[in-house]
Amino acid sequence: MCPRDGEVPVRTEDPRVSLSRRKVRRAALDELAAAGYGGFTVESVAARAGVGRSTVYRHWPDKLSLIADALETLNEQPAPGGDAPDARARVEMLLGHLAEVLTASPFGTCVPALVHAAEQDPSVGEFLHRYSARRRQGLTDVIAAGVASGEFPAAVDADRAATALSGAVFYRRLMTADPVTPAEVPALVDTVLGRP
Amino acid sequence: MCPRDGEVPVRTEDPRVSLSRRKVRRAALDELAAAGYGGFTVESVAARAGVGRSTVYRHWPDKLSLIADALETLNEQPAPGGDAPDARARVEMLLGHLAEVLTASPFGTCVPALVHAAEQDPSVGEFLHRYSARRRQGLTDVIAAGVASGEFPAAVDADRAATALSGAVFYRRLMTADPVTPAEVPALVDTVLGRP
Amino acid sequence: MCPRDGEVPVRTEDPRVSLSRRKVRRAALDELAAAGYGGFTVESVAARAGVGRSTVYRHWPDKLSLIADALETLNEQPAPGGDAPDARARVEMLLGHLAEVLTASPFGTCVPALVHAAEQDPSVGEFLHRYSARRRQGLTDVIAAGVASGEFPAAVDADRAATALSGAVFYRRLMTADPVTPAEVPALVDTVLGRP
Amino acid sequence: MCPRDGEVPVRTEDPRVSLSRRKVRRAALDELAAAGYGGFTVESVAARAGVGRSTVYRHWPDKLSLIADALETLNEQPAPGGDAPDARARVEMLLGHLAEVLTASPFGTCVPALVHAAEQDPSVGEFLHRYSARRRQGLTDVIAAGVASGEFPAAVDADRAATALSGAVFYRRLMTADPVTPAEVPALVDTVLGRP
DNA sequence: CGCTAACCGAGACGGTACGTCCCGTCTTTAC
DNA sequence: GTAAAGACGGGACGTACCGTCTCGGTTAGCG
Repeated sequence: MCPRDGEVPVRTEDPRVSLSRRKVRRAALDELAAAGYGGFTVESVAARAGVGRSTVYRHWPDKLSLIADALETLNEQPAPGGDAPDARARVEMLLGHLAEVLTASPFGTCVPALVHAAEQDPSVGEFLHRYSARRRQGLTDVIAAGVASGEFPAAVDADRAATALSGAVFYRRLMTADPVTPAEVPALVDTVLGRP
Repeated sequence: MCPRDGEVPVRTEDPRVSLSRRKVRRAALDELAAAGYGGFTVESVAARAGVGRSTVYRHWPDKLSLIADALETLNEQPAPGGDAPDARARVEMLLGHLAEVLTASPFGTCVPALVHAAEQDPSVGEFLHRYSARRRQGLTDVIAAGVASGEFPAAVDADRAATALSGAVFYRRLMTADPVTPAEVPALVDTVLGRP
Repeated sequence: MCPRDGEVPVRTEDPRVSLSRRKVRRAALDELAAAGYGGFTVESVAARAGVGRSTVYRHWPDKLSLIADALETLNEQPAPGGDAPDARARVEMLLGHLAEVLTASPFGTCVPALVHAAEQDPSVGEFLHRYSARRRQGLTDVIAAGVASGEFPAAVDADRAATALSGAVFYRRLMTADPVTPAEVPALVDTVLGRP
Repeated sequence: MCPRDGEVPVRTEDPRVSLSRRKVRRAALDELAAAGYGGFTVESVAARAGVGRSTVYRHWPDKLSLIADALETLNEQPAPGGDAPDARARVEMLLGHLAEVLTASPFGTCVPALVHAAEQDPSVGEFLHRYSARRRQGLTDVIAAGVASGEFPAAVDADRAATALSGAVFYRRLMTADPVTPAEVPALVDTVLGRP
């Protein structure tokens, strides 16, 4: 009765559902980091989340969807390091943060798995690309600002420079045995953006 | 048993064995490229090779070893582009080749799988790192030569520059939807090594 | 709402409740006949009844209870064939009716399921036994009357004869591919009660 | 060597296979008797047989096929009681044996499950019908012999009498709470075949 | 040239994870 | 305040591969 008032017939989500979803998403990330993509088991995730296996399948059609969705959670970007005095310092901050994330955070642990999963599942790919694009954009902006302010050579192409810098960090993480450490960041920046 | 036989204790390999090995290795690469790491099945490889499943297990202890071993096959390095007139051209050749390999060759198709597998299996990791190290070394050498000859700025750190350049190409392949094309290589080189 | 109504402390059942019960019972029988015991699903019953699944569980503790209860509905006994002129004719009527029920009615379709369920669930067993006892009793009475009136041989044990006759009909339904047809009933009666 | 002689190239079955099959079939019967049709689980059967679950599915496509097949094993018929002096004694032996089988043997425990399963699965039905037909045939033959020898009334229809007798035993087992005991058999025979 | 040892295919085996289905319980929401 | 809707933990289903293991049959290469 008295159905007219309306305007927000939006189905408010069952709290049990959102709780389960949260718990499972969290557990999925932990599991992915801990066991890798190959060892990732729906059963383990459910156990880790303290949830029935069927609850997982109730909310995600399959393993990959769960992974892809769980990762969306990680989409919080780093502080753009806005408070640093000059462009070079801000670039170094962003790169240092990236280097740290790639080696120490759960996300970094997942990256190899994601790179692989992206090849199989378009939605994972889309996520990964969006994620890295956003990150790179932040870097590009700071570099562009530095170019504009004369801090970096006018010849620098901000986007390509950002790609080279990010690329170096990823490359060292994925293709070599020793990832970039924060201490190396300044030298790396020198290489691409010139010595100050 | 076979006491004095002298001087060639080296068991010459049964031709059936080497034939099987070759066929399986070949099939493994094709399968990896075609089905991806996730869809890679020993059964499919054996079928593709026209070989019994047990023959595969007779020669490799497990799936990963097979993959790792098959990839060693691909270890032929590109011509170091030695015939090019100047360092910049040689750098561009090497990078162009890398870009091409990463997008068009079977090896390129496998890289995401390898990156992931490397995290789980040290031997795959070792292979991958060795592979990329060898490649990068070629690039580093050419850059160093260019610095020595005055073609590149003296300030350039050859190894870091090589990492930035290779990294950019890998990054575009693994973390974005559009990999580097050969046409973009010169601009990329400009970014890291300065405009000529 | 409408709090003052008073005067009927006898909790008359909510009409919605009895409606639901009826609909579900009916649907349960249909479903049992249609899908068999194996395919019998609470979900299907609820759907068929146009009712929520939880409503079913509100009124019956579980699947078996629902089945057992629904079957009680079928407990209307056949007309005892009282208007027939002689005992033999009445016996033939009762057996003919049994043969028909076992092959054509929903109840007959359920009997195999019930026989099995009875083994697992005592309440189903009790129902089934009560049901067949009642039916057999009718037959026994008629036979006893026939014996008393001299229509059947004095040596006939009414109860055992009723068991043999009913048994034959059930046996043909459950253990062979061709159930008893009404046309065969007279010959069957001859076999057990003697030719007239 | 000397492969030409041939004429029986019949593939002799792998001993592992026949062993597994035997073990599983046996376990399936035990399980069916113990847990009933509803509680019958492939996992339990496999465990009981000391075999992997996948081994069961390797040899039978599904649960029902396994049950149906396992039952074929039981096809050994009872001794036809040929050594008894007269027809009546032989009839009583056969019926007594049936009563015993239905209450005490694993097969008897399975009958309710089978009756139900037969409704769903034609192959189970076929088995059940064949089984009971064979048994009934033995009884029919003995009765016919008794009629021929004048031991039973000439009016007796052997087949119908066998059906009534078997039916009574089954009926008491399936539709009442007290199955026929051996002690009751003579009276039952009297009822259908006349007092001696 | 024939024997013997190795290699081969075929495929059974015990496992483990998948994704589906349904059970019976419980909670949330709407009428 | 009852009913619907449906989430939940549990557990069996049948499928797909895994890596291990026996089988006979074939083939290479030594004697």
